[in-house]
Amino acid sequence: MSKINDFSKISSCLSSLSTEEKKLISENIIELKYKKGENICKQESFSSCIVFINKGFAKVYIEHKEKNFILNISHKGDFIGLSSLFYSNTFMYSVASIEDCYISSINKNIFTQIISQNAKFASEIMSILNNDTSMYFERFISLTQKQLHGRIADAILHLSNEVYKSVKFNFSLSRRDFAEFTGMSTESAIRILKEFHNDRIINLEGKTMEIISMELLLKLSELG
Amino acid sequence: MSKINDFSKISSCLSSLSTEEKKLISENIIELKYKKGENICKQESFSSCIVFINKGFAKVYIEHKEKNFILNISHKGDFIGLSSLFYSNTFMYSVASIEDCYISSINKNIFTQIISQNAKFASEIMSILNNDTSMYFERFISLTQKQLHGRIADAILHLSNEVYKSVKFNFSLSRRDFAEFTGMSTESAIRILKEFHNDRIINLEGKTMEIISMELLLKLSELG
DNA sequence: GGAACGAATTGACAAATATCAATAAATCTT
DNA sequence: AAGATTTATTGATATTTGTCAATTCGTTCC
Repeated sequence: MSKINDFSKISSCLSSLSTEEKKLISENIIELKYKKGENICKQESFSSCIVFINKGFAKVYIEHKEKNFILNISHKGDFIGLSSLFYSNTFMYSVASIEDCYISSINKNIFTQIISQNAKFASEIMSILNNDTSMYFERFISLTQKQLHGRIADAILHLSNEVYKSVKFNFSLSRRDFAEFTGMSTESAIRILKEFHNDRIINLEGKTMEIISMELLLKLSELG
Repeated sequence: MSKINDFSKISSCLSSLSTEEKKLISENIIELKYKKGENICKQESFSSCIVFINKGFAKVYIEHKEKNFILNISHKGDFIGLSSLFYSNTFMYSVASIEDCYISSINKNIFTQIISQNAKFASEIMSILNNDTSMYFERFISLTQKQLHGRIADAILHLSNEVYKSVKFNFSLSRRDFAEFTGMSTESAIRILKEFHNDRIINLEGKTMEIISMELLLKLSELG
């Protein structure tokens, strides 16, 4: 595919690379398209690349027996695979596109090499890692301290604020995905979504969700 | 307190520092003792230092309303506060000693500065961060996919394998702490611990725990 | 040494949540 | 467009787990 010259379009953190480092990356990057439903990364498989999402949405999830736990919905601007850096040569999670995805796949050795020689870049990657960690901590609180209604509220707020960045969005998660994102049974998730819809907190038609009352959602999240 | 010359005694990752960097650290490090029950870090407070545990055990927990969620039991060799690096100027969690603790407190600006100039060191810190992340992922699975028995089994295995590094150990967690570590009510934790004791899976007397049947614990963890 | 306090324990019960089964709706196949 | 297959929904029920209250145990404090 076309050579990449303007790295700032990919990620702001790549702007701290030197000209040589940018060249190195552009020589070791592949642009790919994944159709909806395709597997981008497989947990436990060798993590030979760092993936960067240019367009589309993908679910990042941990597989455990027949059930998954969805960690996050990644989208434009997100890296995948950073958590294996300097720690493991395998992916700690699976990633599957839930909409057609355009990604850049960067050779991990190259990525690692650049981090090892460019400390500014390293600190920016660290910032991303810690941003993820702070999100995980919010998930822990949601999962352990809140009941179903609070968790669903948290999930909707997260999707609206962090993923789709709008109060009305067309989400590509199935009801099952939605449940796996909140750590509850599919039936419970459906029931509570319906309840929220009936109570005019959200308007839900199929996979189009609109937040009607942000105040109530925030209150539900707060009350747990 | 005495000046520190042999950094490898503190943490192996400090061995990648240059002589100058070591000097810089030794000039900006303070050795402190915390008595059991004292607060080492307070969530939301300014994270002006990186803390390193030389001796003792401390609980790392997220505060939420009246309840806490214990992320981990930190001990000799663990850093505290790395998750705020390049991301936040406040602590993302609280830390309290559950046994007398001897710690080294390093000025965060100095720490940050060294990371920004020493990419090898940066990558070692990244390795620690990702190690933590992998632990968090295990917690997610335990919390969302397992019932109380599986979660208690996981907690015991974690304490034995990662924290006290022995099949028999004197843990300094209260029953409430234990419950907050597994995300359940204190009463449930007590009941299941007692059940494990009665079933000769563990031997529990007060705060001395001995694993009798590692096989059964692993099976309980596996079954969830 | 006993009073006072908090931690640990136990039992009974209520609340929250999952499971199962039965449809209904949507999507894919041919 | 009909049939087949998956996904979504609903209701009834069982299971899991938390809550509350009562009691015991252990420690601290005069």
